[in-house]
Amino acid sequence: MNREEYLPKEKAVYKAVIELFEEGADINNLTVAEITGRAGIGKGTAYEYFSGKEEMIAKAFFYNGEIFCNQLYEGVSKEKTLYDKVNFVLLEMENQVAIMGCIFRLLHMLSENSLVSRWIRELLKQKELSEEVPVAGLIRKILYDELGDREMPSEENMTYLVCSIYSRVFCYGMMLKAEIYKKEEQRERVRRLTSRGICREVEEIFTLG
Amino acid sequence: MNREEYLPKEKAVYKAVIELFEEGADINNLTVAEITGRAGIGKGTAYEYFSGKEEMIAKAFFYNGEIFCNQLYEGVSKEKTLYDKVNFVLLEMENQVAIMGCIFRLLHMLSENSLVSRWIRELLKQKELSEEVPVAGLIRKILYDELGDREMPSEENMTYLVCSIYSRVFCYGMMLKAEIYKKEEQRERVRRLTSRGICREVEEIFTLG
Amino acid sequence: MNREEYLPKEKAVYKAVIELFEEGADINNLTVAEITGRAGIGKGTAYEYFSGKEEMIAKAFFYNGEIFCNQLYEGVSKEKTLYDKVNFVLLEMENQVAIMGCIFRLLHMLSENSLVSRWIRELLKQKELSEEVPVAGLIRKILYDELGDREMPSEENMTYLVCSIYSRVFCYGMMLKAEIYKKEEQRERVRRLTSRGICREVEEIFTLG
Amino acid sequence: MNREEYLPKEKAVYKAVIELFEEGADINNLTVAEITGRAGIGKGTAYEYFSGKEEMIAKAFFYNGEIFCNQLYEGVSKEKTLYDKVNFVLLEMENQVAIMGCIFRLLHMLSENSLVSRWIRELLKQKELSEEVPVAGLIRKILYDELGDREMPSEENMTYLVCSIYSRVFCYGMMLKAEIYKKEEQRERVRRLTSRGICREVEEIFTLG
DNA sequence: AATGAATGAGGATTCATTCAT
DNA sequence: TATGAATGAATCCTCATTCAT
Repeated sequence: MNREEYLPKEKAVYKAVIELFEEGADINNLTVAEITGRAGIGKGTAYEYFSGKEEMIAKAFFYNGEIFCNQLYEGVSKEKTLYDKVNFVLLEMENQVAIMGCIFRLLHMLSENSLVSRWIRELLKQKELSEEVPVAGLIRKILYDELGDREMPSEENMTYLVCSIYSRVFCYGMMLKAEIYKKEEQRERVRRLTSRGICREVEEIFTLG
Repeated sequence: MNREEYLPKEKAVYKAVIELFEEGADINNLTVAEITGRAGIGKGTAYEYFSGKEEMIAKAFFYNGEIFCNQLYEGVSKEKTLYDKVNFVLLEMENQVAIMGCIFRLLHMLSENSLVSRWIRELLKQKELSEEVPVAGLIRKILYDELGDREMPSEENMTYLVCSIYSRVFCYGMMLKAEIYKKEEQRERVRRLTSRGICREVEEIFTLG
Repeated sequence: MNREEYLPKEKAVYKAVIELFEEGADINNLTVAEITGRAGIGKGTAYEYFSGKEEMIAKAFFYNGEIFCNQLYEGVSKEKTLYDKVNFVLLEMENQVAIMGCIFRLLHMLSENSLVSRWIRELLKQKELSEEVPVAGLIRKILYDELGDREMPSEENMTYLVCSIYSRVFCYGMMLKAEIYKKEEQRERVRRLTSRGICREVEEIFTLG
Repeated sequence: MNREEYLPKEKAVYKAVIELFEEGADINNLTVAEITGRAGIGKGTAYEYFSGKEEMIAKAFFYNGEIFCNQLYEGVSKEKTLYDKVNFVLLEMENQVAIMGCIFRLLHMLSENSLVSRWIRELLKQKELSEEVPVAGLIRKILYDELGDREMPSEENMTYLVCSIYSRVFCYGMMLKAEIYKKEEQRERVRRLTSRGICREVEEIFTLG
């Protein structure tokens, strides 16, 4: 999926939603007037592209997440070792704090009961990723790359591995967000611990089969 | 904090909010009429106890979380080893799926920009728990118990440890919610992996100091 | 059904709708703001009594029609002969041109496809008058009174009779509305022709059985 | 007035409006998009031919009514006696239930206060038929034919006659629409009664002068 | 001439909050 | 203290109309 495929007004709506969110707006109280006003289009125009406010918000977060993950994977691909790959992801999270906020919000929305949530789950289904939250897909891809010629572990173990890595990465993101580690050297240390822990677990499971 | 301190109508409101949430209501679209209707009190009465809808919802989730954590800690205290303690927590998460949903929602709300979120953060501040999300406090208590006479690790390492454990527990909860493991034997396996992983990391950090 | 049974705000809405209609408003473009503004109540208040705009309008016309027919029947009851009764009805139509406009509109609405129409048909069903337009019920009552001890004609003939009388009365109303006969002596002549024609047909059918 | 005089896109709009109405659409909630979509022309194109939605709808019903009346008159002309002529009209009403619905709707619209109504009244004025509703003109023509060499009754009596016949025909149409008589033999009986009643009244008035 | 994307005024409806009882 | 009827601000969405192509 490529940003160039979107129609300009569609893109404008996505951009508007994400911008407003990043500026601290409460998603659940975002109004269509705010979104279209920011997007620079007429209120009615938005309804030519979306069935309602919820679809606008859901798609904005969904595609924003998709693009971020794709970019992240591109960057990850340039790294050689698993350790460096994980480290790259953690560093990127730090560099793109704003976009991380969107990703976290997207993940939260997945477990809500709102109309926006229903739209997001619908979008995941359409992309045949029904069981994969955005970031999980990225992790799975990295694992496949790492596996190389070795024998594939059982599906059960793979899923556990994905979840485990996911939780560690997620945890690092939470700490960043909470600004617990104010100094770069502290963060560097935690990144090292996290990356090493992940590598070790991957090797374990891969060896285990 | 003790449930007996609440006034009956206050309690009724909390119960109503949690019930409605557990029945699948969308929190952001909960109405005062629904809440008071379920609580069996008049709409005006609620405003004698709360300044507005947001306070009702925020306090409902906050105190619900507090009670759950206290109960969990009581149960945990009966277990001897760290492994069993962690296992107990994971099992409880499974046994109390409904209440876990409330806890997760509470955590999500912490990072939102809604009025409800602001109320929750306000409540945390009042309890002097400003930096601790609900479950994190529980983990820290378990770690202190486990530490015993050994030397306390650096605050930095403790924080990392709490976050790491938190993320693993959170991950297990997510997998439960997503119903990825349908068979008890699969869940049992993941619980074992999770508990063992946590124990190992605790020992590492405790040894490291 | 008695006007006293209505709640005051309900009555205010009915009055407002009918007034606005009599002042020449287009029913299909009546706004809730106009209705409640005229009724002297808040917009939200109307929704405490009605499910929507359509229910307000439909009920306003329905009950207005019911009341008019009841009043008309009371007046009719004081007359002795069928001729005088019919004449009384025709005279009343002339005296109450405004209310007749409402009745005609009500009849027209019965054959529309709007939400208002559906409400009116629903109301008729509830009153167990599903096959009887408001005025038809009045005609049937007059016929039963006139029948006295004589044998009841076949249901088929009764229905024809009701429709036939209905169409004659309706026609007189149309002429009044179109102001074809400007002089009272012309109208008096047509009333006489109409009443006589009706009486003759009733006797025919009653004799026929 | 001849169908050939209409431009193709104009005709397409009329056809679309009538079709939509016959399919049960609510005229007051017909949208331009629906009309032009059905007509197979662009939304903007309709505005090259009409000043607005109301003109489209009004003209559609008006010309549809005109064509129907002309066709009906042609058919009536082939009948010899008044009885047969009236019977023919009633039968045609039954055979063309759909188109009758349009005629009835046209009549109802005449007494409304909507913009569509104003357009219809405007059209009647332009055709110098200001005092004649569509079907009334047909009745008057039939009466003139029937009169032959006999002396013309007073204008007052003629108007009464037209209205009276009109009301009986209208009444038959209403009964058809309400589907009160489900069996053809019942309808046949009512047609006979109606035709006979009309003939008798015409003779009376014609004799009266 | 024909189009339909874009618009925004307009209107129905909801719901948090108040306040007289 | 407890209530819930009344309110109207707030907001979503529709759709007639325009106008650049």
